Amino acid sequence: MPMFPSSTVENYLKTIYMAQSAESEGNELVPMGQLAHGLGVVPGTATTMVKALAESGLVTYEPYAGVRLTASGLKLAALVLRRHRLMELFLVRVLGMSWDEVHEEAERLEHAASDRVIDRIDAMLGQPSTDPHGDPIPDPNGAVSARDYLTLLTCPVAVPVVVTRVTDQDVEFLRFLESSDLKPGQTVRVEVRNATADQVVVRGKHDRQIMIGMRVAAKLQVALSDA
Amino acid sequence: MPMFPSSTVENYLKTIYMAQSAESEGNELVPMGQLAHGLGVVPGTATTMVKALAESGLVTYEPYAGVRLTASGLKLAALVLRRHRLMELFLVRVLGMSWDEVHEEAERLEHAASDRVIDRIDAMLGQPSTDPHGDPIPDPNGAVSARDYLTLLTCPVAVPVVVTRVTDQDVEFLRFLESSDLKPGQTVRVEVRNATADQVVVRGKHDRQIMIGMRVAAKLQVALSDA
DNA sequence: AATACGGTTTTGATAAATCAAAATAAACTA
DNA sequence: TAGTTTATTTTGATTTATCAAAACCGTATT
Repeated sequence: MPMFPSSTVENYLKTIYMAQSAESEGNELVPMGQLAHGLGVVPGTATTMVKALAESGLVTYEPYAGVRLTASGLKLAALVLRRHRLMELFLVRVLGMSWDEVHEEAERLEHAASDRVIDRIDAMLGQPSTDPHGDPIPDPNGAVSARDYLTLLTCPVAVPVVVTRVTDQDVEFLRFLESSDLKPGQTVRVEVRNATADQVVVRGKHDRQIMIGMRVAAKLQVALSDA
Repeated sequence: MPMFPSSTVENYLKTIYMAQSAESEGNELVPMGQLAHGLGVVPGTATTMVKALAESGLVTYEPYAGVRLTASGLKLAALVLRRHRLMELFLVRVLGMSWDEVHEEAERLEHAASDRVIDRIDAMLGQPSTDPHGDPIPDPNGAVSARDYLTLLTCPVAVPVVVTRVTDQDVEFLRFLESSDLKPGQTVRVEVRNATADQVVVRGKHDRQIMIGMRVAAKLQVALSDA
């Protein structure tokens, strides 16, 4: 309905987008419960809102099954993410903020910054392709370049890999990564992976040994090191 | 009532603040009509909102007379203005935007930027005392240094003065000033001031002669040139 | 003083976004 | 298959911010 999407609408689209692209295929239906949880609202609220979004052609809604973005919803969501991620990188690079605090900050600024501002930030940063967490930054048309898909859980063992992306924005978690030298850009090797014990042992900077659970290992995307 | 003031509340406080400080004394009551007009709402809306603000102790409200900020309302308003003006200066200095477009931009960003972000911007700009329009920037406690009070309408004739402040944010108006070389920082002299003809003749950069009406002359604050 | 007028306040409605809790559908289990 | 559990949808209220239009107050005018 509304010609200029409210920040609420932008947040719904963004959350659906991320839930969708967390799936392997990406064209899965996102269940209402998950959406509601991601937004911090009760399920009934999500149902009501999603029906309105379906009215405006931003999503397709299948009762009792879930919701999926349409082409126009997808584009809008990608542009919100573009604003969010450019803003995060800007806060880190230009204002010198720490990578664990910029997510919440960008969460509000993404709705207030116009395209004019965003484009200048984009230019100032040299059209970057990823934000401080390694998340890809969509281009001005909403297109995202396809990404790699190895994690500390799936990559080969004993081979050097570079952390490229962190798929969890929780402040505590990010601080833990920082203190464990597991930020994007860091080179590490998986030494042991033991499903039974739910543990992944990683050899990191200064030959430091870090042990993490498999749930966490899956949140750290990596690429084979060129070196 | 709400512990974290909504952007609506912030805008009411800001508008009352500016109307108040536009008065000579500054402790005048602001009439509802003026407030409503400044916010672009109907008078009834302003009345309702102001009664709520009075409930929360941010303003004192006298029915049929008007509204005035309390000490806490004053401080809050000043901090909103601080965010607004620092943001404007930042957009001009760091992102290289033009001075006529940053007002509307800051109008939205002022509600989304946290103190953390604002403080970094403040530091990066070297704790500036005025924004691109010459408006004073309140300090982190909401205190504003008292300002001069000469305008092109009241300053001595034939004496060089420096434009220090522009008290109108209208985009068209700002563009006009830009094209007439009357931006803050510019040195000019008033050559003729003729109340009957409603004209003020100014000699500006490159000996250029500019003629403006008295209404406009009053919007340009100046200081005697040190040179 | 009676009247008229401009500004202000009330009243009743509306839109957006939400919650709590009851009702319902789907999926699972025994 | 019948019953139970879980997820989803409905229903009815609530909050915030707004408008339109009727009612009202106070001051200025004759």
